[in-house]
Amino acid sequence: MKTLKDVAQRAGVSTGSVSKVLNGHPSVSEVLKSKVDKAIAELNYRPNMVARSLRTKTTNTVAVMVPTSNDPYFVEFFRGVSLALRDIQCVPMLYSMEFNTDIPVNVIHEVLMRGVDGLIVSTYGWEQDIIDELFRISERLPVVSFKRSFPGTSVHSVNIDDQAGMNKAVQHLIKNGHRRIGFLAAGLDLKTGQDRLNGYRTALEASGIEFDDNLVVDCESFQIEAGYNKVQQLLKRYPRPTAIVGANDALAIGAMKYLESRNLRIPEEIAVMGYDDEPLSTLVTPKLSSVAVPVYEMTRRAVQMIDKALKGELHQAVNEMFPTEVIVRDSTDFSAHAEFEFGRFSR
Amino acid sequence: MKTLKDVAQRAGVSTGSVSKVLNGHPSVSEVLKSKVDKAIAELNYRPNMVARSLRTKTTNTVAVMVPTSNDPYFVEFFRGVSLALRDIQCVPMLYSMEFNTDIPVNVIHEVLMRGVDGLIVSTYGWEQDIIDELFRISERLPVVSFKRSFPGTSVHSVNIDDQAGMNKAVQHLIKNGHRRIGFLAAGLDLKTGQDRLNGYRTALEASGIEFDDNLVVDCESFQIEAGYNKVQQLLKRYPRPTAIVGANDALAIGAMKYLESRNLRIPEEIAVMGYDDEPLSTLVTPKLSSVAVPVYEMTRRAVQMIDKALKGELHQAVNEMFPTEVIVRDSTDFSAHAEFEFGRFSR
DNA sequence: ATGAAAGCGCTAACAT
DNA sequence: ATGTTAGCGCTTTCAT
Repeated sequence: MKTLKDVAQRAGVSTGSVSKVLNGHPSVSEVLKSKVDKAIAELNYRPNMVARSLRTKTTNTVAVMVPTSNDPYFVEFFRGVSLALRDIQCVPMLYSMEFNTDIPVNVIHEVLMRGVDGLIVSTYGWEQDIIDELFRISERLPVVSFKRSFPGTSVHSVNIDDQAGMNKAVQHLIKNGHRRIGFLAAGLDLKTGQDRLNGYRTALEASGIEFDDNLVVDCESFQIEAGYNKVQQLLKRYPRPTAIVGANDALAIGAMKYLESRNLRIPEEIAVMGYDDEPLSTLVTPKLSSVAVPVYEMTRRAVQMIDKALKGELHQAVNEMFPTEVIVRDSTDFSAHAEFEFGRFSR
Repeated sequence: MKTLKDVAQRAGVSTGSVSKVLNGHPSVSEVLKSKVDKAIAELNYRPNMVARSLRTKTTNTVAVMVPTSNDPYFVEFFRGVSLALRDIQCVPMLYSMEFNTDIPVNVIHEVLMRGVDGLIVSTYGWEQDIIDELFRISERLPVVSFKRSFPGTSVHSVNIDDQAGMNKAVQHLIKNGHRRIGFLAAGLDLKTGQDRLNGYRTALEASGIEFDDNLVVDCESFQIEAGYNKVQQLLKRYPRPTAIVGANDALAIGAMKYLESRNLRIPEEIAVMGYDDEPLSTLVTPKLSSVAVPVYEMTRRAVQMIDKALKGELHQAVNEMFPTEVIVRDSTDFSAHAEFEFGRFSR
């Protein structure tokens, strides 16, 4: 591999000059630049980023930590992050925890050792001690938290208003005439889980419908299987609910699959609503109504925050909220779409 | 940030000794080790990987290049790669092309500049000039190609036998009594696309069914929408096919969605079969029969190849084939499953 | 078994 | 405008 020194020799100039040309330093003459460019081309020289990083203490890498990559949700996440990072000449280092609880704290240290410039992280499922570690690290490099904010700390965030989002979802059902609405809750130990439940509750109360404990069941997980199992409790209530809302799409889909197995028609006998609008919501039958979260835009903004922080343009933690949108499909409104809607899968 | 020099000073030893302790060098006395360990703990020292990389010329990073991350297929891919790389103390640098054709060649150079130790790549959709670049780079570091092999080059590969896989899929349909079987082809400019078509053809011929050009339509893309549109041509054939096979799941699902819109019952009036067994195949109604590809195992093997190559244990390119498995579900066999099958989504 | 010292490839003062 | 030089933090001969 050719080095900068080789280039300098071939061009008959000093290494410092080559470096200046490489970095577009203002005071380089045209003639010097052309000599160096020529030598670079002839030698097919490429700078060694590791050596540069050692000097400049910046690596042009950003660590991206997710609890798992086995979630369709992160498909969009990776796409946005990859693209946005490329625009600022950075590359993502992927740290996928796969719910392996001993990993995060090691990773946090590794991130420091590797000298990444920033960190974008989804702390879903993290324990407090790891969060504390995150606060510590955020003093040393920009950290953006995804879908969870830590007010009063130096951790930035891109977030959505889950309570408002779920409120809108339930409003939609109420507008369609439902008054007995079951709720498949999850993540109640988390703000996001609580917010969704609160959104459900406030929507009911705003319409003068009394909140009924019996219509809420804690699924304890966000997985399809939990929705499938727990919806069975809701069906035993009397009068039976005419609509079911899931704290996320997977729970709603699990519920749908159970209703289907019982030959209950959706939405005629019972309507189902999801939350998050994952791509697969258009692929189940009937297509699932849901609440869309602008994941792609959020990732781009997260990268932008890192970039600004690195440029010293951020003097305090910023927490940005993104809007949600209710997407009405067949599972709550039989006449919603006559035509097949192509999902957001690329293939 | 503390450095190795700080540790040496505090422990009252030389930097070389600290380095030896850090790297588990054989000739270190117990007393030296304990002195150094103590200093490390007291200073909360962490080695600087960048500096180490500059010296050792190894970065403990592996570049992972995919054509797009917006594909449910890569969910499993990332999971396997992440986990396996972690086992060998490496971290993936994610290069997601997002079908941006000018990116790959730049990325190939960047990979070199960043000094990554290896490269795992899905060359789906790549032009020959970029492939050539890949061959060149494979002389300098281990490269493993995913689902595409390059015999006679130094590029390793993990691959599946698409022809055999598709052959088995069509055999399954024939065994169920089908003789007029439509094929939604795609990627015919690629070996993988050709192989799948050939598998279809050879299965027919082995059962004495004449291959009929009219029952094959080139979808020109692997996307749901193409399946939805192109299946319409197959339905116009006379006699109408009693089964449809997609070159991948998305095409099959697109076809299903069209059949559904025409109120054709699956599988009674027409059976549908996919290929790749993506997670969503269990979530559509009816559940889609498909051919499973061991993506997870393949990624782990890919990482293992990188590891072995790095250790100098691979003296020539290895190309490993993985087996496929026909997964029978409702879309080809009404009695396949009574119970709901939980998919492979984590939530 | 431990230490001294060179150097990986680059950048950034500082000097000219 | 260009060259000289020190040094980023670490590993690795080579001495001792």
